[in-house]
Amino acid sequence: MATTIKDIARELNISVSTVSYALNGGPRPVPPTVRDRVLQVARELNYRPNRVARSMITRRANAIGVVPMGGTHNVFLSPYLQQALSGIANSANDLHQDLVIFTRFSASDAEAMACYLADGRVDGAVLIAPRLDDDSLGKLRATGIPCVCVSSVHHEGMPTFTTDNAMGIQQVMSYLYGLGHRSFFHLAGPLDMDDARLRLEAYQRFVRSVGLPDQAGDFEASDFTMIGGETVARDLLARSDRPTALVCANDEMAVGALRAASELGVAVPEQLSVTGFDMTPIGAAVATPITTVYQPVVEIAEAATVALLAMIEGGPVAPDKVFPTELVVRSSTSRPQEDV
Amino acid sequence: MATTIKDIARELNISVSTVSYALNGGPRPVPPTVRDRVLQVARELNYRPNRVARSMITRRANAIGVVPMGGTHNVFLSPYLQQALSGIANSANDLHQDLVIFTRFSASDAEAMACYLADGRVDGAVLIAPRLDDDSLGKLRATGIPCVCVSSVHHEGMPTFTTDNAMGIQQVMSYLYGLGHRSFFHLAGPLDMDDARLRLEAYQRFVRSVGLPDQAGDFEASDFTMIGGETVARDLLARSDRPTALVCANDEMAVGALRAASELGVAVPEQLSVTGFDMTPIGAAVATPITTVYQPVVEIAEAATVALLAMIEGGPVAPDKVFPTELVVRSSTSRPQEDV
DNA sequence: ATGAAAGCGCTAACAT
DNA sequence: ATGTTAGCGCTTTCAT
Repeated sequence: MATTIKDIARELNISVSTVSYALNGGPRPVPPTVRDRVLQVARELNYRPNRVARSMITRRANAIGVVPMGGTHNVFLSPYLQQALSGIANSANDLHQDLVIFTRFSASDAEAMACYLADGRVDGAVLIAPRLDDDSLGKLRATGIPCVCVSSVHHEGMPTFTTDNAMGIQQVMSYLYGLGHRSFFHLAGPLDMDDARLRLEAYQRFVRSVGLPDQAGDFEASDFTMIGGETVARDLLARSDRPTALVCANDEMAVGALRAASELGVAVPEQLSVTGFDMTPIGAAVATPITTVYQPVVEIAEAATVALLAMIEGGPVAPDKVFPTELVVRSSTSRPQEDV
Repeated sequence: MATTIKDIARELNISVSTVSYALNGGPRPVPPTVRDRVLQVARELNYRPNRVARSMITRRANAIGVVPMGGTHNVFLSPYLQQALSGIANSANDLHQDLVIFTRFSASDAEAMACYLADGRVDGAVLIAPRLDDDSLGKLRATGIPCVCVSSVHHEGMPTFTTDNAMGIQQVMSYLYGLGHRSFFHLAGPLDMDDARLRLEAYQRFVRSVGLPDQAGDFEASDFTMIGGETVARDLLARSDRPTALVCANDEMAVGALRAASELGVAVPEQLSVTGFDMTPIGAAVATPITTVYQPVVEIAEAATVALLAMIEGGPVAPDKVFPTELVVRSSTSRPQEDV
């Protein structure tokens, strides 16, 4: 049985309240002599405070929950989640909060979330890319547990920290357009994912805005993987009306496209400009480093966590915040060239 | 104020124990009619059990702690940790345990660990690559909190789940030797890291075992990064007595070496065979996919977590387990060729 | 300056 | 079959 403050009190023939105040350094003053003796006995008996008991009274766990998106298998292998977690951990550290990661349900199951988040072990939660309808959102908010979202779409009534997908695509397209490209193809991600959808929409908006002929078949959705990108690109590059610029919705697919181009003898960037999105390490490691878009996911998650703690401490609901993207120009893009 | 079982009891004019048993489905039998009414009122009042209160009595948190290695900044960006966490999460899911990630101290600070792990919020912990002397280990064990290690070195008195670094290098070296290579260079990692040290030692052991002349300067330590690998490789490849096989302690450095080779016009694998370690995505994505060594980190972490739970549930201290590595042959290796 | 005692919400031993 | 009650270890109010 572990040592408790009762043991210390008995040992010194003083009351538990005195021990408690001595151990916590207040709020009630304790004479230095008494305090020192308490501290010493605590060490001798190897006393370790039971934070569970404490949090029952204080109603603070000094821990924040993290609810990842998607399934429950191998969640930590997602690069996006890694960055988000890293940011959350950075801020949690600074704020002296521990992290409880809920991997037993996804950020789309409001009922499960409500149960777990309200069970007293966390004071609030960061929801990563949740997909909740208004009803579920309401249910969650009804628990009174402060929550913030790290997500590419806004969730009504919850402070949302998001990156600007549309801006990223806009930057890529403007850059390519400025280089002289007039013939584009968009290799999109799975359209049931918000990021993928928002990037496609921004692509289409740009194409329309510069008055390019509205052509069907100037995009195709794939699955955000290298293999997926390679497959689509192989078909595309064999076409006679091959585009001069291939705008991919993430770096993995761009790497796949690069591989397809290499197999088919299409020179990048001379005969084909290729762009990615997300600035993952893989896009920088390949033979032709990929022009891509940087999203400050770590910073977003850090900011979300700081905002969460302010809410936990009684502050008002934080405002949404949208973070700008940055175009990262590397070697996979150039002006279009008629003959090479 | 949140609903408690007391509220439900009052509402139905029954005792709290009946409510408790009804809610938990036992162990005391509760007539179905009563149980249904309890459940219904619970739902109406939006009752959510307080697990903090429960765990005070049951002395079980149904959560396991994870203590990452190294510093406290951007820990989640380590690929090794990602895989380890993924495995831990997989098993924790299956075993209905939540995860508490302690990022506020590293797995090398025994005193901090003892305090946090013994504070009642977790039932046990998985320590990732801890570096503890016997004294610290003893202190940790004295808390009585079950712990297991995911580590490349054994920690006395704690079940350790480890991969076989030496075996991996042995596999790489045997393969290269079998191809006909007799001139090797080892690009090592930081030698204060266990993995790096063990890989270097295995390399040296192999070189000696096949009776190759014991030459100084047949290895150099770098920092596990692409840049580090590139830098060392550039110097090395300019030497007149250039080796035919470059054995890198991880994939990142191998990718850097590939880049240096490309810059210097050294053909891989024709003029130089290059190998990596860890089988990270980047090693597969490059123009010349790298021959490497696979370590089943996810599986190791899964097994460690399963063993931890058995210990938590009163089982004996689990035995150590060493997992075999696998050689993954790709395009960066071939027989040495005199002239190309 | 310090002790006694009341709970936090729950489970479980003890009564009836 | 069900109610009463004693804690779990701690903080904090109330009393002295």
